[in-house]
Amino acid sequence: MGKCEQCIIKQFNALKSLSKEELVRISSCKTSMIIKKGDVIFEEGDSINGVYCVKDGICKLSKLSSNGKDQIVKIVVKGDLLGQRSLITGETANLQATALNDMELCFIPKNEIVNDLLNNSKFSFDVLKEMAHDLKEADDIIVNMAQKTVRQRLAETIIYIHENFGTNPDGTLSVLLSREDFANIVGTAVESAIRVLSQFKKEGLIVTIGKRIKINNIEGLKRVE
Amino acid sequence: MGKCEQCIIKQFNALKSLSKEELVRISSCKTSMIIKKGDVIFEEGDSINGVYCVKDGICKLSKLSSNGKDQIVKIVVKGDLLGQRSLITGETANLQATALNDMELCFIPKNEIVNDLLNNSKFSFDVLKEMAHDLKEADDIIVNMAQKTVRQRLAETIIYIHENFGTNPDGTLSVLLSREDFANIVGTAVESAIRVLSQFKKEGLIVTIGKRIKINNIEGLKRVE
DNA sequence: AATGAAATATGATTAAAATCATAATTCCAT
DNA sequence: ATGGAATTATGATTTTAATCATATTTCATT
Repeated sequence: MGKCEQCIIKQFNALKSLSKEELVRISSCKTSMIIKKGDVIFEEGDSINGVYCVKDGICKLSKLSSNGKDQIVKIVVKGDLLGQRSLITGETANLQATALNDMELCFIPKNEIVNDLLNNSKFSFDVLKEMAHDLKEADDIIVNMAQKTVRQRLAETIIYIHENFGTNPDGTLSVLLSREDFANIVGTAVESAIRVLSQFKKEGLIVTIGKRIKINNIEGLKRVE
Repeated sequence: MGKCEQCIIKQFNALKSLSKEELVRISSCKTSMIIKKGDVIFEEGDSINGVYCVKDGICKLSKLSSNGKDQIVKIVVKGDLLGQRSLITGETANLQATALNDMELCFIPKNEIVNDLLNNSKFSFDVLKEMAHDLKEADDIIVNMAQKTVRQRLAETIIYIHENFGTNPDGTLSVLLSREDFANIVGTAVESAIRVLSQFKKEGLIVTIGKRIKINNIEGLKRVE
């Protein structure tokens, strides 16, 4: 099993602020796990009792609404932490985490990491920063949901994924989402999402290769009204 | 000028976790201010350079969207802190804060409080908890915005204000909002908000006394489809 | 009390998106 | 390779909410 103190993934999240000793201790109690595409890591209401560090793969954080639709709130990628919010409030999970492709995760039990949060202020300040960043993004999503059209939200989602998660060598978005996932990010019906994507294609803003999407005219996408 | 160490307001926020010494130091550098109803405390893009502690009054946190509408993201009341998020990330304000009635605020400069965040882990953990709570609420709002009707969102907003901020002796909501404010919380047009409120009135779910709203049938409101 | 502006209210029409229906395509397991 | 399920796609219709147009009411100011 890999050692936390040598793991390069930690550079991308708050764990980088832990001391060598703290990392060695965490390393000895962490569990590694492989999650298959489509599997649920935790669901709403679960007691998570720790945090996950994403070593590889991508997952979605979503919440089931009363109308039966699953709203995606965030995409979590390699290097991110998962479950910090519940860890801090001590509540059960507010969201469901589902793997979008095969994943490799490390699970750090609550007991181990809570002490570090209380004793290592650099670490807790880093977690605070990440949480503050998430809160800003969530506020911005609220504004977009409330005030923008499906067309605008979908254009922005494609740009967001492009800018934050990058592309494959052929230029397609590296995060592969189904049309249903797009609908569940944007908060619309699957048919509406598909329709708008078709429209974008007709307008030359994007190109599709199977279900993969490639941005063809990013300036045009940004100007979508 | 009042002293922080004797101020009862701090019991309602993370400042309660500061030591007597820390409070005395903060007390000596804080500024008290009176803000009139409708005045802007800070706007998007401002460098806040500190946090505000709300001693009295209520304000809204909102963001101007490209369509010209002002989306309200949060209502901040007596006892809450204001500006923590920007303080932590060191960014300029993401939201605008506008007083909904006359307010009394204490402003604590960044320099003073940042040290406490880095040195007093109980305090920073408290701030972390508040931020985690805000993030959960924001996630829930995203889901509601995306998946519920204006009617449902407005019903939930009335219930939320009732449960979180209470009522006046006559039973009306203690937080007095204009129909436009309701529209900007729900993310709809003013006319639509007014129409739905009229409908609620016809259905006997609420009663209005001028612009004030009183819940008449909370179970019915909760069941709104 | 009179005046006028702002806020609230309601109706008519239009626009956006959901829903329902049905093809066409892709993809996976056998 | 092939059948069948899942996904993607598109059309027709309905629903929801926005917009435009006017009243009506409320409220602060003179």
